[in-house]
Amino acid sequence: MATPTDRKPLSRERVLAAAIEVADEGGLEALTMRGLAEHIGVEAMSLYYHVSNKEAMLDGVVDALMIEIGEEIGGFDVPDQIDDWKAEMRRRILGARRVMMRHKWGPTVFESRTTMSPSIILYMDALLGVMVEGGFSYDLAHHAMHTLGSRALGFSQELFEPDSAQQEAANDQSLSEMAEHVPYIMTMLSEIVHDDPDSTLGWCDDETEFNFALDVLLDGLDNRRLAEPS
Amino acid sequence: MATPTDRKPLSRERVLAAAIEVADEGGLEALTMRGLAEHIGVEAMSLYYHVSNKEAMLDGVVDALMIEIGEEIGGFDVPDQIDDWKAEMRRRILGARRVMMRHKWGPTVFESRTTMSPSIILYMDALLGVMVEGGFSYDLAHHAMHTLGSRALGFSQELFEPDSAQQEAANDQSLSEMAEHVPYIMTMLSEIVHDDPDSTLGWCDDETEFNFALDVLLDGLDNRRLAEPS
DNA sequence: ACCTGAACACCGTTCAAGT
DNA sequence: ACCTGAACACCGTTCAAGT
Repeated sequence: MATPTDRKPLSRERVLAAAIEVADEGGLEALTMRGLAEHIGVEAMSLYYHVSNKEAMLDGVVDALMIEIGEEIGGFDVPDQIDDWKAEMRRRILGARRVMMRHKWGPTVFESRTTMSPSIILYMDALLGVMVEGGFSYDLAHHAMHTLGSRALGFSQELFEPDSAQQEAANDQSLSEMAEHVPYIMTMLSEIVHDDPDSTLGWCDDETEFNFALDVLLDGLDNRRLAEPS
Repeated sequence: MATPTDRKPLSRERVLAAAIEVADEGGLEALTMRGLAEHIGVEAMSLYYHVSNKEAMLDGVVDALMIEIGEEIGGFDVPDQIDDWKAEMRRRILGARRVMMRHKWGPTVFESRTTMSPSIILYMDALLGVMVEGGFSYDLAHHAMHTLGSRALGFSQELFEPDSAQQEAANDQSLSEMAEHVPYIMTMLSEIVHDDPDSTLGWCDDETEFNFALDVLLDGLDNRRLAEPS
């Protein structure tokens, strides 16, 4: 039903932008080649002219997100001299995190890539630079990158949604029988309810936890830096 | 071709054990309902009698791995009093890690679960217990669990295989043009090659990096504990 | 109670063909 | 150069049917 006019030619960029739209609207499982084509208003096989296969498409999506991160933090360039490396690091990581929050499916896509994307390498190189210019040896900065892991890109991939944990704990009458098996969790929950009766829902605040963990990491790495023989 | 004798009846346990075998041998993408059935020597639809669907099957696999972790570390029970919580924590986490190393696909399965498995809750409760008996407040121990994240289960989910990074760096003649764009990585690599010319392959030792990161985390958390008002 | 066969609704992808 | 239609080899799953 597309009139000739709204039928601007497809392009790799248009395909990738549409892919992000589809994932934003319907989650990652909605992002199929067929569904993506339908969203654009084109036949599924047309996509293969602009993108060699689904894996390549996802690689392109990762690149697009990295560009968005670049815009968010005003470029990756590393200043010549850095006196507060932790602040600079935090600024970049929290910027990346805001992009991930806009695209909740982002972390899963990032973790699904097996080949290392050039755009991620650029980002990582800059983080490495921040540490080196901030007083790290290359060796320690290297360890630090591994320590940060995916948190360098602003996400932590929780092992389970706190929400479903909520439900589990809330709905069951098995709550009492659960107490026998997980006494520490039960005590923890009751303490939290006691301290703040309102926050039964979302008592694990993602933002708080991410920041806490990030600070533990950055402080820990700074201690290692200070202990280095220079 | 199965004779009546080797046709012991299927059971949930047999299905899950076979699933682990299939994944061990062929990776996670080999673990399809149809492939699993074939491995057992049964029709695909027979599986649905013992397991309600693929998701439930994967949940069962997670439970099986958690049991294996329990055996590896001699049970989850928390001793009454703990004077070195870091050592106890490290012991459990490195035990979990050994299981993950035996089943390389394990981390991916764990991260794919959205509903929280009871067997994981038991494990987490015990880790929480180690910290509480080791001198943490419940509040801080809670933050600590989030900080550890998936590392509590012995894996860190690297953003890319160092191996493929190797290849990338090694094969290309673009190595020189790469130097312009990722100067810090290039310098880092050259330093490492200079210090230890042998270790071009596998210069990121997973074991070393995991231990380094774990110690940064445990030390950082211990500092928070010592700073707590008791 | 336990297993099967045929069928359905989905995938990603190839390949020859259209304009 | 760009897009399409039909077809293939896979998925997970339902449902009625066999023993």
